[in-house]
Amino acid sequence: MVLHYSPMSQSGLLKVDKVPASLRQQVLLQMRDAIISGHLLPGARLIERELTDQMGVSRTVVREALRQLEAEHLVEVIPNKGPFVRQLSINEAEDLYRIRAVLHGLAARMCAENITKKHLEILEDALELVIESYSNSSERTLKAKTHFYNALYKGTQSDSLKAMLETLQARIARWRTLGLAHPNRSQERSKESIINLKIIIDAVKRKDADQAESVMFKEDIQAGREVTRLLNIEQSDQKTN
Amino acid sequence: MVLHYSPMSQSGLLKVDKVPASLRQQVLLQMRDAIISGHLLPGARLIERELTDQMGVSRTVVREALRQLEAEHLVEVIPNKGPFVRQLSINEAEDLYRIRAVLHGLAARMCAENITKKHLEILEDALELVIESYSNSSERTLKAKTHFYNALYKGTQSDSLKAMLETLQARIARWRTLGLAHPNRSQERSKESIINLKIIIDAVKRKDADQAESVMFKEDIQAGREVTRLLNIEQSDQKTN
DNA sequence: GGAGTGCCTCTTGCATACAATAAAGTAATT
DNA sequence: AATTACTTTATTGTATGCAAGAGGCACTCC
Repeated sequence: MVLHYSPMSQSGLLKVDKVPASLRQQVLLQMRDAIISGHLLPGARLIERELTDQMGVSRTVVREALRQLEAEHLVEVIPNKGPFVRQLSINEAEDLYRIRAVLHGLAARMCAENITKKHLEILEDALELVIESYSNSSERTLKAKTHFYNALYKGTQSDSLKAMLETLQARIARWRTLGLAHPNRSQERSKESIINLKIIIDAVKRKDADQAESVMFKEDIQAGREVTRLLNIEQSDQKTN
Repeated sequence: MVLHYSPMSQSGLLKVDKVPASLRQQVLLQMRDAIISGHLLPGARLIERELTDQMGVSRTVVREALRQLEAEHLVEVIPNKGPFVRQLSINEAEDLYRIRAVLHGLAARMCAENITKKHLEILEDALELVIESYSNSSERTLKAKTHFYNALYKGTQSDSLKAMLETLQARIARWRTLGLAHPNRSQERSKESIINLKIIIDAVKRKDADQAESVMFKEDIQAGREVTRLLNIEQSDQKTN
């Protein structure tokens, strides 16, 4: 790794800016992003050579990144055939939403138990952004909600839970997009969602862990139901076409 | 990969035994096992060269396996220093036990909803083994309980949940060992545990998802508490020594 | 004797080279 | 024309080689 020495700062301290991260880390982030954002579509074959050419690194680096993504269930490697962007069935999506529901429930509970004043403020600001975003594009809503969830994870003060939820969210990212952007998305659902988030924050403030957990859980189950509903519409549309 | 063709069997079917898996897969399994079983102790430095020598494979293979283990949170890679067996603090252990509790709760619920006759039998047999094992070594108990949990995971009919719980169990494997083998382990806990498992199976049989979930959850919280208790004893012992 | 400095070695980070496999196309045979 | 065996090519699986960083050790200088 190369170090970049910056000129002496006024304080007299010689600062060094490490180049952000190792190549592997950069490649990993970039590929994960490409999958989450949908730039690489589910089912797409990932040919190592193409990836190395695009990113200008060696196969070694790409392969190691692929191994991590495999462990995160974002790519699937078929022996002697190579890696593909993982494609989730409706059943799997349902399972993952249920899993997310219980983990989010726990997260809300732990927030109520552990959150600091500072993080609570961040969480409240995040909610404001979510509410605003609903009058904007679904893309913005997705970002705002992601931001809200991340604030929630921070509030739990549990790195383990935070990490688990982050990788879980990555897995269902494509469906979250769908859920929010779908033309058939129910208006009711959006309103309900905001109300729920408000109740959750209120519960967290009052340190009512039980309510925080149960409302968060309910909210996620509803979100899951909505996505499955849309997914099924999608599927039957494809059949009739 | 090499294929080994076995001679025609009497049934007339030509069987092919694939050599178990790719080198990488084998190395991965072996290293994961070594960590879970405690053969490689937490905090131990993992020098790539040593690993390659021991297993007779190239660094490439070892490194890719290490990347997967890193993603599973079993090893921690410090940049330019290399990989270490991950060491968990008491706080992290507590968090992971809480996470396990909610996921196990969900697993029990899904079992009650989805389990097949065949899997139910396996689960019941597994419980018998657990009960027997308690009069034997703690080592056997650990194995029996692991087997029971695996049967439970199978019963959920959800590969996602199964996979998540398996990697989670791997992370807390060392503490599970401690919890069962510790000289101060409470006798009460063991009895209570068996009773709980019995209730859970009964609830699953009756398709009482609510009870299955809540008892499984309670059981895990208790197990977590016991481990934290023992962990704290351990720690204060070390201080006084 | 102690602090600092440069060197040396061990180890990782990254790249390249070679072997093995799979899939597709091609020619030969019936 | 269909089927089989062979050849070719694209891609993954594995090994090795080279460069760069980290830490220890001895040496120097005070």
